[in-house]
Amino acid sequence: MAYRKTPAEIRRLEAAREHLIACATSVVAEVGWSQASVTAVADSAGIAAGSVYQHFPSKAALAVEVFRRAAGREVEVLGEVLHGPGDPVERLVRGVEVFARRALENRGLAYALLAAPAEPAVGAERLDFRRRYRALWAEVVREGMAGGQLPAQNGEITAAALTGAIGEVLVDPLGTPDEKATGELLTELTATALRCAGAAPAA
Amino acid sequence: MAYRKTPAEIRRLEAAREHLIACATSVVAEVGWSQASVTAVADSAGIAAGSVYQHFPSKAALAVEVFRRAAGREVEVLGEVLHGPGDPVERLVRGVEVFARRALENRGLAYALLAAPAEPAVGAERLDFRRRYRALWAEVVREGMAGGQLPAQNGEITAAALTGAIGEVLVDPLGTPDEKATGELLTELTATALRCAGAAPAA
DNA sequence: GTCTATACCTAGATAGAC
DNA sequence: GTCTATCTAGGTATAGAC
Repeated sequence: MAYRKTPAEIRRLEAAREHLIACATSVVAEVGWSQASVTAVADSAGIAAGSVYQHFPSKAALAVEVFRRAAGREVEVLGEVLHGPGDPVERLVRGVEVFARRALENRGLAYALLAAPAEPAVGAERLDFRRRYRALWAEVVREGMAGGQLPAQNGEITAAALTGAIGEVLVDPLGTPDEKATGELLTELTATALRCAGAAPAA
Repeated sequence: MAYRKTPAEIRRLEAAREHLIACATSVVAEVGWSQASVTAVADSAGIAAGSVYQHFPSKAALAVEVFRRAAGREVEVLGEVLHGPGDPVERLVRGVEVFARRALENRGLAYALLAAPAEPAVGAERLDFRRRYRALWAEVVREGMAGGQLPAQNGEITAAALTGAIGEVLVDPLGTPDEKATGELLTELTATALRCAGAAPAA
C-alpha cells in the first residue's frame, strides 16, 4: 500500500464517482427521487449497494450532488442566454424557448428538478435553484424596465409566473410530445411570457 | 350486539371520522405529508395509532381523503367567484385575489395542496386538482376572448401561468407576511395576471 | 477496493387484551 | 370499540470476506 494514491488511481476513482452520479441522475429522471433507492442506483451503475458508500457518506449527499449538477447546468445555460446579445425582450423570448425546450426534451429530469417529491435535503436545494432561476428572469425584466422596453412591474412576480407557467406545462404529461405540438406550445408560451412582462405582443 | 348500528352509534362514528380528518389536515398543514405519520396524526386526534384503522383501511386512504376535502373546498370557492357576476376580466381579478389571499392565510395547507412532497396516491390527486384549477382559469379567459375583452391566446397556458405564479410566491417563504406586504403583493399579482391574460393594465 | 451478508431503524399495519 | 404490544417490510448503512 503506497503512502499516496497514484495519479492513475485518483483518476479511476474520480471516474467511478462520476459514473455513479451520471447513473443516479438517470435513475432519478426515470423513476423520481422517492423510488431511487441506493440499491436501484447501485444496480444501474453496476456496483454493489455497499460500494456507493465508498464515494458518498450518505444517500442524501449523493442526491444533493445529483441535484446540484443538473440544476447548475440549467441555470448556467439559461444565464448565458439571458446575459447574451440582444435587447432584453429578445433575450427574454430566447430564454423562455431554451428553458422550455430543454425541459421538454428531458421531462423526467425537469420534473425531478422542479417538482418531484424528494427528501428534505433535496427540497432545500430546490428552493435555492428556483430562487436563482427567478433572479435571472427578474434581472432581464429590470433591464427591460430601465431601457423602456417594459412597463413598470414587480420583476420577481413576473419571474415567478414565467417559472410557474413552464413548470406547470411539464408537470401534467398531456399526450405525446410530438414535434408539431411542441412548436405550437413554444409559440404560445413565449406569447404568454411577453404579455406577462408587458411587452408589445408582436415583439 | 345489535344487528344494526343504532343511529346514535352511526353519528358518533361519523363524528370520530370527521374529527380524525380535521386533525390530520392540521398536521399536514403544519408539518407536511412526509412528516405526518400515522402516529403523529393519531396523537393529534387523541386516539391510538391502531384506532386509525377503524376509520380508514390504510394511511394512503386517509391522506387522499384529507387532500380531496381541502382541495375540493378551494376549487369550489374559486369556482363561485369565477362564475359569479361581473365581466370576465373583473372576475379574473377577483379570482386571483381570492386564490392568493386564501393561500396566504393558510400557507401550510396551500403548500400541502400545491407542492409539498407526498406519496404517489396524493400526487395523483394533486394532478387532478391542478387540472381543475387550470380549467377554471381557462374558462374565464375563453369568455374574455369571446366577449372581446381579451386578445386571442391559449387559455390553458395563461391558466398555468396564473397557478404557477401564485404557487411560486407561496413556495418561497420570504419574510414575515405582514398586512402591508400582503396588500402590495396582491396588487402586483393581479397586475401581473392581467398582463398575462392581455387585459388593459388599468382595468 | 469491491462485494456479500447482515444489522438496524423507521413506519405501516395487525392481533388480542380490556 | 379502543388501546397496547407486536409483527413485518423496505431501505440505509456497516462489517468482514475475498
